[in-house]
Amino acid sequence: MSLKVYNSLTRQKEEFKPINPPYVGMYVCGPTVSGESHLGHARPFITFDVLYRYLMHLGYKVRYVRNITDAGHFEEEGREAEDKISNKAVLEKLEPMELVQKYTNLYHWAMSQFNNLPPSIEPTATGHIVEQIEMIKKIIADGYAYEANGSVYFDVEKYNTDFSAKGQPYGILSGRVLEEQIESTRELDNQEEKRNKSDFALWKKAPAEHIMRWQSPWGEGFPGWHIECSAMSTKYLGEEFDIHGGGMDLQFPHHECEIAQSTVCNHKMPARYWLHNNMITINGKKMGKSYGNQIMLSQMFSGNHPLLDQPYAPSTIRFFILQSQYRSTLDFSNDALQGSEKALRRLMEAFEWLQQQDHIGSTGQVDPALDEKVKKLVTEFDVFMNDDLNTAKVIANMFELVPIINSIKDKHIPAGALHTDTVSLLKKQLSVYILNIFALQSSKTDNNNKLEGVLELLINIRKEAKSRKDFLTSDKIRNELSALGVQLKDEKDGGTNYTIQ
RNA sequence: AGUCGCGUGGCCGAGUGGCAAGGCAGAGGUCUGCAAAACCUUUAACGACGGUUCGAAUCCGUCCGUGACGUCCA
Repeated sequence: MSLKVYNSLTRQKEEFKPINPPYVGMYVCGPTVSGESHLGHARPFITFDVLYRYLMHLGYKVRYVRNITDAGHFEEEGREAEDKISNKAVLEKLEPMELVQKYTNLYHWAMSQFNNLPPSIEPTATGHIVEQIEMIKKIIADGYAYEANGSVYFDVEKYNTDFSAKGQPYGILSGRVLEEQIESTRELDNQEEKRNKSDFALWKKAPAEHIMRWQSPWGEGFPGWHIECSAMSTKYLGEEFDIHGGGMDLQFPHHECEIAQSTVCNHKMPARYWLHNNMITINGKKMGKSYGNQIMLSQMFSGNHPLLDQPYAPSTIRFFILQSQYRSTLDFSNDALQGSEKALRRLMEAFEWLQQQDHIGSTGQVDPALDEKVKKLVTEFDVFMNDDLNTAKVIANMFELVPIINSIKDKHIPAGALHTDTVSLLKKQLSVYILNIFALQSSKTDNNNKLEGVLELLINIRKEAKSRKDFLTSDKIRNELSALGVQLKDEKDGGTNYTIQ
């Protein structure tokens, strides 16, 4: 039994075989830190976190590289070479690096809220300008890029002609045919710098007002959109590595261009397996800046957004995402999130109860049918994960186990109905999957605002008791809260404050 | 216009030829001082029309609807 993943490159599920077992190199396109991440961004990071964890569970030694794009991509190639980051920085009157730091911190915070493991290496684009310049020089030397007016462009047509002969045309990943694209690429200003419309920038000359700029053989400028990922993946994972991941919207042009750049430099297809997660939609539409339908992660967590009925805990969102297969679109709705919230709570309560039990299971009065059923459900976890990470089916099986666990708890099923070995297996598999692979947390750990409500409730009860001169009750509340480490303080204005020690 | 994809019960979603997972919501019941939770039972779906097949949600065709890419995008 082995892991199979859907490879976008071959458009089929393939058995996963690392180039150098037990080592696995995985590169995932990270965020552009010119703004806060929204719900849609959460999906690849959670999906590939689960893949990372699962690969380690299978015994692989994984180097997981996920970049931070902190050098600006220009808004629109050829139009007005604007650096996205520096542009906004001017608006906010911040240093570009201050802005980058702010959103990087916010991103890291959200990732930890989701219980995502940090990647092994998290390189920044600005930290790898030298590598990018070296790569561009190499591409020029090989004749697949040309300089024009201080900018450098990749010669897509030449690449396509030469590499089609080698079975690797431009468009191999996305299934596009270059000739058709040339027809459909729209008119842009300043196109005359390029030999062909489909050429993309490797290096862009920086206009005078551009803040982020670096010295290069072609003058002062900044790197193009695609080159950073090629430079950093090559540097840290080698010329050929195992897995390249990202959202489906990056398949073209970003990943296509990465393939072209890296192939010219290293004479190899950079990655064996290209994995793409599908989009999170909202009313059926992709969540994105241009649609104006984004919900930022901090808004998800706080509930502070017109589309949100309530706050949603990070663990709820993580669970919601894992309830679907990563290659399907996933539609956001309050009803769906609320369903996930309740479901997760039910799952975690059953799981946590089970882990505390030491005396269930027997070797005698086992119910063979039930015992077999539990073993089957639990063993299938691995089968489903190996089938292109079908987390949805694993979770479905978990929910077939929940009523069994709860029935044992409520004594509708005798504690000895399962063999002790089955109970151990059940505990172990649930623990491995829930805690280690899916990394779910019970939402009470991140529901402090609800506990605040509980405290307010106690404070009010105490206030009412005091007004009745029922000091027995009021003191009981105060003393017992105090013993728990919550100090109530009566203010002069009649209100009550508290501190948690 | 093109390329790729999708259309499953009230909502979210599994499912690539063999009686349609799971969650949430709904209904009835058990338990409970009352509630909540839990448990049991249960209602309900494959966009349309053709075709291939003993058999199709699943394969093919046409149509309708819808999305992604194409332009910054997870």
